Amino acid sequence: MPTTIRDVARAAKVSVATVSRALNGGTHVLPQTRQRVLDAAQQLRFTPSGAARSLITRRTDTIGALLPDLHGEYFSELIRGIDQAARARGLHLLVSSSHGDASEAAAALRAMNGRVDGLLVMSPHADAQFLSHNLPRNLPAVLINTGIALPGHDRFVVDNFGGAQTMTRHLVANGRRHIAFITGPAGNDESLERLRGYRAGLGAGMPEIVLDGDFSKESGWSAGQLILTSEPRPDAVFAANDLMAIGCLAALAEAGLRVPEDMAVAGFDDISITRYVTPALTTIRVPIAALGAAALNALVVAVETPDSPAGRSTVLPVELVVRNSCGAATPANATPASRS
Amino acid sequence: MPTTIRDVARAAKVSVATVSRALNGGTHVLPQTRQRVLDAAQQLRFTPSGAARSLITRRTDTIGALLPDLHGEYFSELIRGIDQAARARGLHLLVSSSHGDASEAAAALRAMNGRVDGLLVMSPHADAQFLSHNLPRNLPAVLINTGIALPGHDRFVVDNFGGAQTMTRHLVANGRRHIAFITGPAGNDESLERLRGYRAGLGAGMPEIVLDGDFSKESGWSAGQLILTSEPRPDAVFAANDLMAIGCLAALAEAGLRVPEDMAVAGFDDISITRYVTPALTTIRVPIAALGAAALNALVVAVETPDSPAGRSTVLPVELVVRNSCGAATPANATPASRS
DNA sequence: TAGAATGATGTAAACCTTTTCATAGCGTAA
DNA sequence: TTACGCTATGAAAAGGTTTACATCATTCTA
Repeated sequence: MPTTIRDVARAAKVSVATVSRALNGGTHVLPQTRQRVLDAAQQLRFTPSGAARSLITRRTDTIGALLPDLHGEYFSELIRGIDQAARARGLHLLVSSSHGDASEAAAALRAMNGRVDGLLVMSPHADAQFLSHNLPRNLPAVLINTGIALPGHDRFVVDNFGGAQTMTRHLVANGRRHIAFITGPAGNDESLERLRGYRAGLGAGMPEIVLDGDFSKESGWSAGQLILTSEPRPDAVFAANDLMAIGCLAALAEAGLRVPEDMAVAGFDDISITRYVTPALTTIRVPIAALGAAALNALVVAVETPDSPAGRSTVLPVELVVRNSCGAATPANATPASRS
Repeated sequence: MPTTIRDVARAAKVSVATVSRALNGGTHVLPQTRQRVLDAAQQLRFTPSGAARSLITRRTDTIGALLPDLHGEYFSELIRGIDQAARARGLHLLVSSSHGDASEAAAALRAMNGRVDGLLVMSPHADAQFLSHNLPRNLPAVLINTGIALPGHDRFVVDNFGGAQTMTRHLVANGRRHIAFITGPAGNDESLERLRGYRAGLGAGMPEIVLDGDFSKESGWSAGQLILTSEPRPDAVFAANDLMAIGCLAALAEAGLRVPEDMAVAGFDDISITRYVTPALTTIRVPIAALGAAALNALVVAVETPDSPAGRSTVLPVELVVRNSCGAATPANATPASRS
């Protein structure tokens, strides 16, 4: 039996209304009364029940985040951006990971209803139908990195296409002619966009060499093995994310191949580890934390002004980061010893 | 105005009680009635309010986690362990980061009340008094990596002392005689324990060389600079965590020092990046995810059986991982190319 | 000095769900 | 036929808080 506002009222010999006013900094409370209430509350270690409060207030001061995963540098960075923006506004974070399971994602969405003021949804598998079926009514939501836009919801995406195109062109500009691409998991929106960018960046007459991956280090390693034995051997590998590029790097190193002399390697995302592998990885910098923060801020707007215009898509620009692994390094950021 | 159970009841032409029973798989409801309710609920996209439900149920199916930070490999890994264990039990996660600010931590703890069934608290600054003052009454809590034990609460810690002692002895066994130690932030319990282990591991007559750090890469870099100019120069650096070791590594590399020939470098935690830096970092493997999972499981027990005995401390063992950076590498895991 | 305005406090409704208890219908056993 | 048990359903309470409204005392204005 937790202590309730009633216990405090009894102890301070006032009504519950007065306790509520005193505790919430409300007006119309005599200083001495307030003090008596405060003392009683402290004495009893009273903490108001969030459930009861938000039931009547219709505010939870919490926002929910549905992410594919909570693990790894990418999501860590995303959560950091979200967390920073949230704490700046005094909001709490209810996180949930779907692990690619649609029914789990649906369950998570339903469970969030009434517990959060708004929803941040990053679900690479979530198509428009899934979302419009499972998003609780009247709950503001902002979409992150989904391929499709959903009417009524703002959406933030990274310029996956542009980044991949830029990277591919960079490799071409450095003389690479047989550029292999390692994809993300099948059906993943981001991976598809990056693949599209790769294709658009290839020069005329250059072969498309596409290998399957799933964004894991291991799949990058396997792709690396495949590349080693392919004929003719590519002179560059562009992985759809850094983790796979690093796995690929490991496979090439095991085989004694020199990077970048024998083979250029490039990644995507610019997670912090890329600066510390050998050779340091050329990649596309994605403002991951900024993405999370921007999405949260847009969500807050949607929550506070329910009839504000929503449905806009924002594309965040990316940036080519040249390091050692592609053979075109500038001395400044060429070594893993350089700090950023 | 979100749709409520009342709307569904009206649409299905039954009472709210029947709707509740039908939706929650309750007994005593005619199949055809249930179907009518289900149809109506689907039609109206009804999702019960979590706040209202948990107010009466006294269950939230959510556990709260108060962590110093959400960012970085360490916490990412910890959250992974917690998340895995939580989802296995169908629980949600309300996370909060205190960023070392005690008053913010206190506010977070109060805000959790009524929103969670139990609390996971990792707060290196949280002393017994702070916790006993701010932990909501009647809310089960499990402590992670706190220096002190709190009566009535289980506690999980990592064997920081033993690990640091083992590492120091390992360095000594490899002929190092001037071993510097980089600390974590002042007052941090884990850092203090590791410092204690370092001292205990030093051989007779060996000097204590202690430099201040704060667990950040940057502070490791600064400490590295200091070490470079100190006289006599140490022949080994043991950083209280991997991040600082990596920062130190960078500083040494910039100065042209060879690791491990000129200086051995060792870290603590075994975050995944340690395998990919050059040279690969010798460190102490901490079962971070397992720590989070164990804490969550203990919390679930505390929640489900409120009068179960609590107050036990569990120390999780750690393990020395020898890689290249200390000069005693075994070929198997000597290169960043090795996969784990 | 009467009346109004102000300010402190209390009463009770509302938020939305689950759950206990009551009721009604119906078949079955005596 | 009567009494009983069983099942499906409804009515209403409970959960803890905020807040609109009512009440009462006090002070100010005319």
